[in-house]
Amino acid sequence: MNFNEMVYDLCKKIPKGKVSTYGEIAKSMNTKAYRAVGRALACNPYAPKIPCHRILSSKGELHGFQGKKDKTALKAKKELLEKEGIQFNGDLAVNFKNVFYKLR
DNA sequence: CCGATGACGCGCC
DNA sequence: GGGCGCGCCATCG
Repeated sequence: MNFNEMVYDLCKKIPKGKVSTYGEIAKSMNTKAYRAVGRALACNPYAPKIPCHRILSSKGELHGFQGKKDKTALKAKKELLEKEGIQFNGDLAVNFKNVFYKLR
């Protein structure tokens, strides 16, 4: 079980309509490698298999998607989340607190 | 082995 | 509130 394997596993644990943060993922793994988490997701080889789009920043904002920060990708990510019942105000999740899934 | 980088986070200005 | 810098850990060159 490598680092990214754990990250992916945690992503899969996030129920539909909920989101989480890089920090929480790191905490769940009992580590502070926030960046390593993001890196793992950026390399996400399990594209649709892993709901990496449910991972937002600590403030509930969209950051990247498919390994890039293009607003196009972010838009797709946003659409995806909205389809799951998560509303967005720009790149910020409006009901972030409500949809936030606390791991661990 | 060392240096640089990254889908981050947080404190400070 | 926006912008800047430093710190975090893991991976890559």
